[in-house]
Amino acid sequence: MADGALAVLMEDGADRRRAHLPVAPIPSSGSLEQAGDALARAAVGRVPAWRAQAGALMQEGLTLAVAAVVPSGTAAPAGSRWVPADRVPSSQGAAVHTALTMLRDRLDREPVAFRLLPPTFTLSELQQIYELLLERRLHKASFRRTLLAAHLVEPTEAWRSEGRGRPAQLFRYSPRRKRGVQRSVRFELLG
Amino acid sequence: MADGALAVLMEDGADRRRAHLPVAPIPSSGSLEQAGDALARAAVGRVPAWRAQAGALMQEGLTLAVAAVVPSGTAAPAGSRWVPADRVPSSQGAAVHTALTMLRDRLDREPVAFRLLPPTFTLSELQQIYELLLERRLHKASFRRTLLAAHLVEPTEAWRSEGRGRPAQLFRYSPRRKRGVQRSVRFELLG
DNA sequence: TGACTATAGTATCAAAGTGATACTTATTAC
DNA sequence: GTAATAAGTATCACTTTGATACTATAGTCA
Repeated sequence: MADGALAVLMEDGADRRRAHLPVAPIPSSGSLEQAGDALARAAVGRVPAWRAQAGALMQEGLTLAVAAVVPSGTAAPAGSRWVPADRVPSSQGAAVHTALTMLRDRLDREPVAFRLLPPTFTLSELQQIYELLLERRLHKASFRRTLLAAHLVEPTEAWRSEGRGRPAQLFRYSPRRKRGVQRSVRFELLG
Repeated sequence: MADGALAVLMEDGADRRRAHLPVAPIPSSGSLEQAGDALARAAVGRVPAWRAQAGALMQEGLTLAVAAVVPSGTAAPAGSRWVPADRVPSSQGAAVHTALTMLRDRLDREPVAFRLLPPTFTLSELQQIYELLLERRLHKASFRRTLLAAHLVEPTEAWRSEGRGRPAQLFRYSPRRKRGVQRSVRFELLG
């Protein structure tokens, strides 16, 4: 769902306006989580980095909506295309909007962004993921302070030189200790 | 769901340990919102002040969980009882916990608390609702400052004398203007 | 080589937000 | 009257936040 921009996987319909989100029948038994993963695996060939129930609605019978996120570069199988999130047909726009809202609400409590990155990463890479998912720019110094203060990441000894500019230090995800007050991580405004 | 303490409506089962949350069949047509309201009306005799889909799970077939909130004092019909939220049988505890978590997450974005009160109310009453739903004490001066700064409430000319102590000014809900940055309303710690 | 550019990371500061404490005001109970 | 109780306000220290500007280390190109 990321490649410099958010994209949504849609299956081709009769014409371009009738593309639809991937669907699968609701299983008569077994867990819905497994069914959601199975649908995602069929659609993009891998278990999603993050998945959540996004709601239920009556639309051609009872339909459960499941939101799933995979890293950029994941290939779309035949019959499917990645569609920029702002160009999803309006008929499916509400579902996508709901999914994105839910994703953003949980971004500061669940390790969504970290699962879209390799085990070690630079803080600039992490910030780009957050900016992509939240669709707004973040403040560099504030972003770093907040993540370190929350003990969400810890530095490694490694640095990576990525073309021009000063090399960046690599960090790893280090889940927050559960002790103490769980202050929510809130990123404000600007870049 | 409020009377000095949170309570959950449960229908009597074979014995006290088998009490269960109210259920209704999923309608084959029509909207799920209407079905949720119909279930609530059958269970407590009124449209809930707030309602949200809380998820779907496989449990005796496909089950949709719906969370609904009604003011304190709402009578429980025959065959049902209000059970303190911390004494719900563990078999249903997860569902209640999910519903409460969802409620708390949305408390600062949707006018839940205001619908549990009459059109005009004192800030102390409002604070009590918040404290009940969040299950923690809030700081008085901070609570007032935050609500007024967010333009969520506005004072009326009326005051109410409620037994002992200084009369309290009555406020009304005045939805926030959509202009400007939507700072989330966050209440911290202590009373 | 040296100037320029690009990116990572740091330092400093002003402004805003938050919570503790203590105070004032207005009412009922005695 | 005095005490008690609750609403509402004032003040202050501390923390959080975002802007600005700075330093550090690399590549690029003349």
